[in-house]
Amino acid sequence: MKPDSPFYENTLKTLKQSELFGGLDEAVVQDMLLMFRRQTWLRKSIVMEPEETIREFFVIISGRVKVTRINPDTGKEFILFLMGPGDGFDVIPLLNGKAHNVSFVAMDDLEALTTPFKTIHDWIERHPEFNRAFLPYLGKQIRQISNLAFDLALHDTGTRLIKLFLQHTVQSNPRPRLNLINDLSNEELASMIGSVRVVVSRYLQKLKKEGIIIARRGNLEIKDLHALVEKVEEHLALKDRS
Amino acid sequence: MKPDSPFYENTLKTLKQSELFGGLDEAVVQDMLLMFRRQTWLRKSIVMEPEETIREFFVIISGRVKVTRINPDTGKEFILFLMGPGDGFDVIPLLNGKAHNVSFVAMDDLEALTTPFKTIHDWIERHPEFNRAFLPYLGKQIRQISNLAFDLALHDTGTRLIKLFLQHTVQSNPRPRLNLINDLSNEELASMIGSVRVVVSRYLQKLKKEGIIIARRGNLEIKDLHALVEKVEEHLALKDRS
DNA sequence: TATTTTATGCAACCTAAGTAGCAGAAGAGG
DNA sequence: CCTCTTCTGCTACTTAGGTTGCATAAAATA
Repeated sequence: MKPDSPFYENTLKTLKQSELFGGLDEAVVQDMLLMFRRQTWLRKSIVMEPEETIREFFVIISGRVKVTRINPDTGKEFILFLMGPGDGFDVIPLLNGKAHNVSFVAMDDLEALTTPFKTIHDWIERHPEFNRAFLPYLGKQIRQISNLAFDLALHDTGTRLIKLFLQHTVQSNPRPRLNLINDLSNEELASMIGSVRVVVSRYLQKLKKEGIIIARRGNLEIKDLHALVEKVEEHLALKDRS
Repeated sequence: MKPDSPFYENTLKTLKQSELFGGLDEAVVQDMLLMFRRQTWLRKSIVMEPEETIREFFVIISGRVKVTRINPDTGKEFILFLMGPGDGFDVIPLLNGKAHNVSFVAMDDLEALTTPFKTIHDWIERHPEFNRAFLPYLGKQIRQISNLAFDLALHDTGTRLIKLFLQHTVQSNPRPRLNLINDLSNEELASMIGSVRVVVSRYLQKLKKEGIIIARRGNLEIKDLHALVEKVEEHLALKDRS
């Protein structure tokens, strides 16, 4: 992407705010930007299939992407995680060159930068300051995925749902905001916690009746954050039959 | 560890066969070895608690280590993965400096090398050839953990048990060998797949009756690998009631 | 505005997987 | 050798979570 592109300013701004590039000198980011190509996708379109994961690296500028795998028998989908502006993917094939059995799907109209793996590899080798941002970013991802595995193995569905909310909660006024997941359908929430629509719906009803959340079609809000936290901490976790 | 140590030869040999150090020049490995200290633990003892994960890096020379987290309410344990000779830990705090909420427990009498994080960080910065082994090693771990999460979310317990066997199967004569997990108790197998003893026991009985495995106390063998693979692939996965 | 598509709420039902409890077998340790 | 501890097998029972199906509500599209 060249500096005379109409998207240049906005793209640069996003990169400077990102975890992966935010710590670098602006000149360095500008250098990198020259190597990237801007591309767009429509909402719900597939950005990348498993076989393609070893070719190019993507950095999201606007929109969200879900990383999913589907059980071919049951058709059940599981979302490994959601990514937003500033996130880069797919990091796993970048590390060891083998394809990753996941699909990347745009959840909104999407704008991203792409570049061949080789570019990133060169950067990792030649720019230790990039490595200093890249490794912690990796660490965050592994941590997130392993927490997901633990949750699936150790907690019931109700608890996992609440934890999902808490993970995406950011402080704001007058009430906390649900980052990235505030407009998801019950179906999609379910596939983020390894469950199904009906069950998520049941738990949401309960939380609504208790006045802890507000949920309308495509809009989820947390009304009583404190109560949510308590539910997880005391591990009553919707088990109370009061 | 100095070259005159009685353990030097054996340690060096293990490192040279490991994924993390195997690709390096012997001289480089010898350099690294100087920075490490040998330490031993008894079977079942705790190698590291969460708070300690940010201090030192470990490399296993002999014995196995399990990486676990326990649900404090139910007491249920989940084993994220098992590590053997040549494996290094904990890689996550190494990447972003924050403690990792897992415990490391020796499953056999254990022999390992330890060194402060700083040593490894220096190596990553100064020796690109080490990075070239380290990044793929990381990739393998993320991949493994994310597969674990997918399995938990998308497959039933029977399928997960079979997949666990298949993952640890190595070809050998006269029959395949179960690497790392051949002597685990039902209880431990259960905590590797996010289930409980009784359920694992049920499935094992079934597999035994079908003549697919041989299981005695503390000894698990695969008799009919082909049948196992079929069970997963056809997704009958113990669902057949024949 | 009318029509179609998609999301939600709810009820009735089913079942895999978990709890609890106990007896016997297999090892470990004295 | 005997004793104690740890595993395994099995039974009876409970339940969280899943399936199916349908009516209604809310958006999207024409």
